[in-house]
Amino acid sequence: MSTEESIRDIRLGKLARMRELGYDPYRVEKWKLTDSADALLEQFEDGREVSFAGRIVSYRDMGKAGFAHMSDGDGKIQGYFRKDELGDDLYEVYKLLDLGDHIGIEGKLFVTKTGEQSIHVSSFHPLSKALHPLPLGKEKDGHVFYGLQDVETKLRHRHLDLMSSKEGRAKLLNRARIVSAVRAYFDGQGYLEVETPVLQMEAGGAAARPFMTHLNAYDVEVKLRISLELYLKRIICGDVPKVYEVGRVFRNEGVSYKHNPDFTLLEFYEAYANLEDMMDHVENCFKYVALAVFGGTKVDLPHQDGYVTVDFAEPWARIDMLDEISKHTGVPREQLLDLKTAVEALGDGVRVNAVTGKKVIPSDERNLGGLLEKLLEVYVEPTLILPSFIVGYPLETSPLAKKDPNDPRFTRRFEGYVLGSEVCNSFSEINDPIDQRERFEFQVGEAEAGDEEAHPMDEEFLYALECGMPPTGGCGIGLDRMAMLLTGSNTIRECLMFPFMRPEKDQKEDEN
RNA sequence: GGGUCUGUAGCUCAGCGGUAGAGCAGUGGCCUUUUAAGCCAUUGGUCGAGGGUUCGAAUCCCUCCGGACCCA
Repeated sequence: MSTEESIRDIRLGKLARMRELGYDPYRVEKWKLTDSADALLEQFEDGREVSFAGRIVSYRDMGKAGFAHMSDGDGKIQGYFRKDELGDDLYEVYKLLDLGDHIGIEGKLFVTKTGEQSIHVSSFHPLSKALHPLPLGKEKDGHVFYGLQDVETKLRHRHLDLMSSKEGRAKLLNRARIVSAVRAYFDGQGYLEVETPVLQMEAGGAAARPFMTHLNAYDVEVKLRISLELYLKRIICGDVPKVYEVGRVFRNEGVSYKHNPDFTLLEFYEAYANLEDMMDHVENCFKYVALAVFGGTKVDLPHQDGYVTVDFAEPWARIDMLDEISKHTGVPREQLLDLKTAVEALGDGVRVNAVTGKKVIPSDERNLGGLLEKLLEVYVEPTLILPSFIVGYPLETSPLAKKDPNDPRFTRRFEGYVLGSEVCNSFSEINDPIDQRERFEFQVGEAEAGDEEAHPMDEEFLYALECGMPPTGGCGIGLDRMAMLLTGSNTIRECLMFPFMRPEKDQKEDEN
């Protein structure tokens, strides 16, 4: 028998004894909470009668008296238990408590001899029994000893991380608050939150490989959505002028420090608005979220070995894509306007960004758009530390964006960057159904040429456009990325309660 | 896919060729204002898996299986 199993047996024995004494933890449904632990300490009033409940995170037994700290998750408060006041039975129950149990207590606020504001417990009841030892570290002056270190354990058993790590907990809760603040921003702007299908016959709106599944009722193959875009624009076509959706999307691609197979996307669309209006929304939304979640527009973000202070009250830089590529590669703007001249100017073989080590092989690219996006990634993105909009994406890689009337090889599209990472993608939406059909046809050609991420044809969407869509601005923000950025996280996993994990070995064997 | 680490008790880690260790947690005892409580005693391990080298392997070598970080 393993140690943990024997501990479980011992604790089951303690549970049985609690029941014999008339204190079954699981029989209680409710406990009055006068206030949170932090609030009780902040508004401390000696002698005040209070009721509180929480998980035992420290426990000291001294024979006929004892101290224990109860945590409500965010804060903790100490209780003082005396045998002569609780009586023999209830004090025996106190002796049967373990670190990790939940209890509810009643008593009076008081200050101990050593000056800690505590609760002098007059009565208590166990509310749950922890049958497993929990990784509750000891703590002294804010320094935690013996916490949970193993990253895999934190991810696979997130409840242990949430209860034991202040930092991990703060990131995950702030992520939830960020999403909530995003909704509040758009609600406040008169947008309507809508929901669109996750199961789709064609997964469009982005360049990605979808997950496939099967719908039994109609015996058809269906796909999980990779974006929210096309359905939201069909709602715009129905004359609902401001809509947004916060939705889970699924991309069957690599898993990395910034990619999870399913993630949370915000998309918002506004009729009679263009991409400059979308820029305003992005700036205002980040500012609103920073204020709501962090209490100020200035946020310190970890960058390289130090921190960069970003003030989201400041407007974002607006930078022309082609100019910026020209600046960082030394290739004149005119030569970047054509695939042939661009490849000639860049030369044969591999081009390496000396600063970052990132590489591009210009002659591998099939079209100008692909080359320009690659050059952007290798040479420009790492330099976009302060919030910036890159404007003017090439036609081939932007199948849903309006052509730039001044140069139809480019589109009215921008992406936003902070700390070198993309945070949003936006454009003035195509509302010309003929143009849109041509773009889809080009994409179908790309798919036939072997591009697995090319956009599929979508007749129902085209029908909606043919019925008339007003000029519309649209934008997507990856909320996991946004949360990573604002919480200073190095990996997307820190911002997801339950990131996708490789199945554990015995789990795989069970399935076979 | 490439590189650098890494897997030892429930947790945090040490041991790096010679009888498997510590602290915490657990268990038993003492203690009615402790707080990383203290004191005494004590339980607990296929050292990730398999193979090899060796008189002898947690330790060295190989192959797997996990994990972390950096790079594509």
